[in-house]
Amino acid sequence: MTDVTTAADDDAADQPTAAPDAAGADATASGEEKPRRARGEQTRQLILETALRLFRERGYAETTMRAVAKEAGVAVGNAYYYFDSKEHLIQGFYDRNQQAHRLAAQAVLDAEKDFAARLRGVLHAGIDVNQPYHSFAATFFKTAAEPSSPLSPFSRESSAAREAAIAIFRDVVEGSGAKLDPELRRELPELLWLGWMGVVLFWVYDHSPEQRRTRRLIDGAVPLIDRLVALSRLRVLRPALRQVLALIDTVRSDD
Amino acid sequence: MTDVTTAADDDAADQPTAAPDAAGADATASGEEKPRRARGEQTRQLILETALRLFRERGYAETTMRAVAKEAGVAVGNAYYYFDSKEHLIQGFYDRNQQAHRLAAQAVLDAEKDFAARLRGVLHAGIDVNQPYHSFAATFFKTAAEPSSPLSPFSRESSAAREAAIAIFRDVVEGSGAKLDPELRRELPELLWLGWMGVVLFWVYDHSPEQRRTRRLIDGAVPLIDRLVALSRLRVLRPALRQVLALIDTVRSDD
DNA sequence: GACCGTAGTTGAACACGTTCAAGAAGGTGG
DNA sequence: CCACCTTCTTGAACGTGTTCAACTACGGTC
Repeated sequence: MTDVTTAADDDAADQPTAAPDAAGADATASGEEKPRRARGEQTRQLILETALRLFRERGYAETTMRAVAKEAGVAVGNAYYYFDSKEHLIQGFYDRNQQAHRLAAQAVLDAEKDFAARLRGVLHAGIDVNQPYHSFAATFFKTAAEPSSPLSPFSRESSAAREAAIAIFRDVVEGSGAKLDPELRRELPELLWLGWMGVVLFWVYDHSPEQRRTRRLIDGAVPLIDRLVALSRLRVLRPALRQVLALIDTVRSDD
Repeated sequence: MTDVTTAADDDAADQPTAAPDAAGADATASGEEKPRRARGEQTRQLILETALRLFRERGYAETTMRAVAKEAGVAVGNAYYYFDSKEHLIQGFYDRNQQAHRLAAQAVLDAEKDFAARLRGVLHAGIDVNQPYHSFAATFFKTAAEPSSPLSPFSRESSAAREAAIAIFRDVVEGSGAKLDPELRRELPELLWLGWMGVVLFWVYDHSPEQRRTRRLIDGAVPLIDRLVALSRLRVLRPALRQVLALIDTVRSDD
C-alpha cells in the first residue's frame, strides 16, 4: 500500500532517511523486530525489487543505476554498498526463475511417470517460466556467458543453483520407470541438465514467434533422447556407451 | 604532428594503395558508382591494426578507444567514423583467425585421408590457432554471445565467415573415404561445425593448463563421432537417424 | 581560378558504471 | 551524558564508450 517507490522521476529526492524512527512501518513483511541487522536488509530488498521492476519495464541496458537509485529513493553509492555491480542485481532474477522452474517442474513430476513425458514436461515448464523475460534474458545472457562472471552457470558462485537444477533432472530420471545402465543412470541427470543449458542457449537465439522453434526442438529431441536411452541397453551400443562415459570422466577430471 | 605515431611506426603505417589516384588501383568490384576514394582506407587499416595490437598487448577491456586513437595518431571520433563501436573492431580479429584456421586445416586435409584423423586434425588446428588469444578470447566471447551482436556466429553479418567454416568441415567429410548415409552426408558438415562451436565454448571455459581438457575432449569425442557415423548405417539405428534428421529440418524451418 | 559538395577529421560534451572519502545513525560501554 | 565503533548512506568525481556539430581537405565543375 504505502508504495512510495512508484513515485516517479521527480520527488524521490527529498527523502533523506528512510523511516528514522521505525514507527512500525518497517514490520511490513516479517512479524517481529529482527536483530538490529534488519535495517540494511530492508534497503537491500528495496533496491533489488526496484531494479528488477525497472529491468522488466525498460530492459536491462536501458535501466541505469542512477535510475534504480532514484526510484528506490537512495543514493547511487548505496546500491553499490549492497551489490558489487549492476550485473550482480541479475542474480536475484536468476534465483527467482530457478525457483519458479522447480515449482512448475514439481507439478509435472507429480502427475507423470513416463520418462519421456517427465522430461518433456520439465523442459516446457522451464521455457514457460522464462518466456515473459525472453527479450530481457537475451541481454542478461550476454553477461552470464562471460566465463569469469559469477553469473555463469558453471561458476562456483552458481554451484548451489546448478545443483538444484540438476536435482530436478535427477528426479526426472529416478521417478520414472525407465530401465537403464546403472552407470548411465548416475550420469544422466547432469547430462540432461547440460542438454537443458543447450535448450536455453537455443531459446535465447530463437526469434520465432513465441519461440516456437524451441518448443519444436524440445518435442523433437525428447523422443530421441528417450529412444537413445532405451537403446543404451543394446549390446552393439555398449562399447559406445562406455566410451561416452569414459570421455565424460576424462574431461571432468582435473583442472 | 611532430613525432607522430609514437609507437605505431613500424609496419602498419605505410602499406598498400599508397597511390590514391594512379592507375585506378582501387578496383572495388562495384565500380562506377563509387568515386575512387582510397584515402580513408589507409586510416581505417591503421586504426584496425593499432586496435588489434593493443588488444593483444593489454587485453580487450583494458584497451580504451582513447588509447587506440592516440596510439594511431587520430582523434577518437575518427575511429567511430570507420567502426560503429569498439566491438566492431573485433571483427578483424575474428576474420583473421578464421583464415588462419582455414590454412592450418588445409595442411591437415592434404595429408590425411581417414575421416577421424581429418576431423581430429582440423579441430586441433582450430585450437592451435586460437591458443595465443585464450584469455583475450574469453572477454571477446562475451560480446559475441549476445544474440543481437553482429559478432554472433549465428548472425547474418557472420554468415560469410560461418559458411567458410562449414566449408572446412564439408571438406573433412567429402575428402575422406567414409561411407555414410547420403542424407547424413549432406547434413554432417553443419553438424560438425556446430560441434566445433561446442568445442570452442568448452575451450573458452577451460582453465586447465594450456587447455588440456579441451584437447582431451577432442581426442575423446572424435573416435566417438567416428563410431557413431559408422553405426549410422546399422539397421537398428536407421529410424533414430531419420528422427535426428527430421528434427534438424523441423527446427530449421521457418522463423 | 572560384566554387561547391562530400569524404574525412576533430575534440568537446554526454550519459553511463563505478569508486571513494566523508559523514550520519544507532547501538554499546563507560 | 559522552565517547566510540560498526553499519549504513551520501554525492561528487573518475574514466569509460559514444555522439555530434563544426571544421578541413580535396576532387570535380563551370
